[in-house]
Amino acid sequence: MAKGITKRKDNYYKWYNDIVMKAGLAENSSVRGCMVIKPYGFAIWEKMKECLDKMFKETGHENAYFPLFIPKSFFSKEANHVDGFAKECAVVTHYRLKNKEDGTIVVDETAKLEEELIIRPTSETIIWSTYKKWIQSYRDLPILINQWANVVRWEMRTRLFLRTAEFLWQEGHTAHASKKEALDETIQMLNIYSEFAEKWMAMPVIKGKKTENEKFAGAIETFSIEALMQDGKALQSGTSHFLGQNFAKAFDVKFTNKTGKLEYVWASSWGVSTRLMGALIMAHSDDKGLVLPPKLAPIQVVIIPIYRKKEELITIKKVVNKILIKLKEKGISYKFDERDTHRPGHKFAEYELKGVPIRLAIGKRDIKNGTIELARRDTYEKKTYEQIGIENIIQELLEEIQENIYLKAIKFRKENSHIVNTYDEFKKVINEKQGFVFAHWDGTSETEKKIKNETKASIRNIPFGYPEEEGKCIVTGKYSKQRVIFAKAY
RNA sequence: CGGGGUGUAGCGCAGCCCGGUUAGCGCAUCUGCUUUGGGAGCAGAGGGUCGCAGGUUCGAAUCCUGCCACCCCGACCA
Repeated sequence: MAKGITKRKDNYYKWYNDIVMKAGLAENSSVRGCMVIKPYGFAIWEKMKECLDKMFKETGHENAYFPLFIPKSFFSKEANHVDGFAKECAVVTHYRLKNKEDGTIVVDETAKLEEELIIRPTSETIIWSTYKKWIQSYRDLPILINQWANVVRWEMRTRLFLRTAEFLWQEGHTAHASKKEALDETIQMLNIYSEFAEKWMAMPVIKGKKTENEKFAGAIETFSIEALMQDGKALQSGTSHFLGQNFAKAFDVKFTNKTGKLEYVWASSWGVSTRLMGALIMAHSDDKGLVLPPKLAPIQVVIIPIYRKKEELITIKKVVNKILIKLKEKGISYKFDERDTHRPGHKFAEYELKGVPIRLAIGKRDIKNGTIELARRDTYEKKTYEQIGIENIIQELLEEIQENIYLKAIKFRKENSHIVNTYDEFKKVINEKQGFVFAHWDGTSETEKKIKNETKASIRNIPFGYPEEEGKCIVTGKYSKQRVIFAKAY
């Protein structure tokens, strides 16, 4: 474990990388743009998965699995879809290798595929080609399917968790008999993402609709949740798309409705990815390392014994075991780190780096006094408590920490949200302060593009739940129905 | 694809300009002793096709040519 990590204010980019690597979350692999997710990082992802999976199932969705490969011809069936993804597709062209005389292995050119296969960047096409077989009548609807999978998008530049060539995600693909039902589903899933982000990740997000420029390739409308990171940049953390009948038309998926007429099926798709890991890291962590919300921490409490001799450790263990039983009863996850290869100070630093919410330390003097020292990761506050009943204090504290880091993130977002009314003001804020900028926009793609070219800020979304305050576009002065959120984005 | 840079021990780097003992340093690793309430100290040890291929030279990590890989900035990115 290397000492020290770069400070946020010195180099935010390095700080992020330091945390990912030194906390043991992930590292770059020998494949360009692809990462190795290490056990501790994967444990956090598994917690996220577990929770989301439960939420999906509670709302009637089922898991299934579709192929990694997509025939090239499927791809071109939806024009916007292919336009959006063509430039970043990995393509499989052969199915065999052979040995050359010099011992090297080469592609066997005689084993060329009749039709190339695309490694899925998203699964709408393979899934809708399947749904065609499954759907005949309104009685077959709705289909509410989710899949946990990996996808590949050949990105030019990658960053651990935030943008990798291969990433893990879930993608929901639903089919409905009416437009309203599909739209309701789209919004329902957006709400689930938002609830997950806020209640589990302790990360405030703004729900809203994407502009034409920013929407999903093949969607009628895209909705997103947007979070603000500590460097003032926005991170799109989840998207839910209303696909209308676009994919049903592309794959000729029709059903007979109650009145006996043939109609195209309505669709939604929605997804979150390992990018959420990036969001989680950047939302709460500090210069000493990761800060995890208790609800997603693989280890909620770490217990560190402080001892000189083996006999002391034995005494400590007896006391600790009683506490561990109580923690287990309460469903609190813990780790008792009795390694004698590292000293206590080293362990303290290590678990701070790993973002463990609560640390207990117990040594000779605690044994004598019947006490235990408790330190919380979010505030660094240290206090000594009676051993008896410590599990209750821990349970309450875990909830308090969850709440505290959420409130801290809310406060940060509030301090970094700006309302501006002129383009000059806009440029100044975007350049000097960053953050979310609420401004009026005339609703045209031209204006959005102009602003993006000139300031690098894009419209994150047209937020829901904000007063529909009318105004004039900061660039053109034309009518605007409501303010939209601008920010520089990841 | 354009601009810049880097490849030397597991990791991070120095050495290269100006060729010349046995290629160094920090961290990590291993052994021993002492330590253990905030990243231990001392002593010792192990670990190298100097990115690859060719060339110049008595002699190349160092100079030359070609190739490869990676990184950064830009373009690109639901």
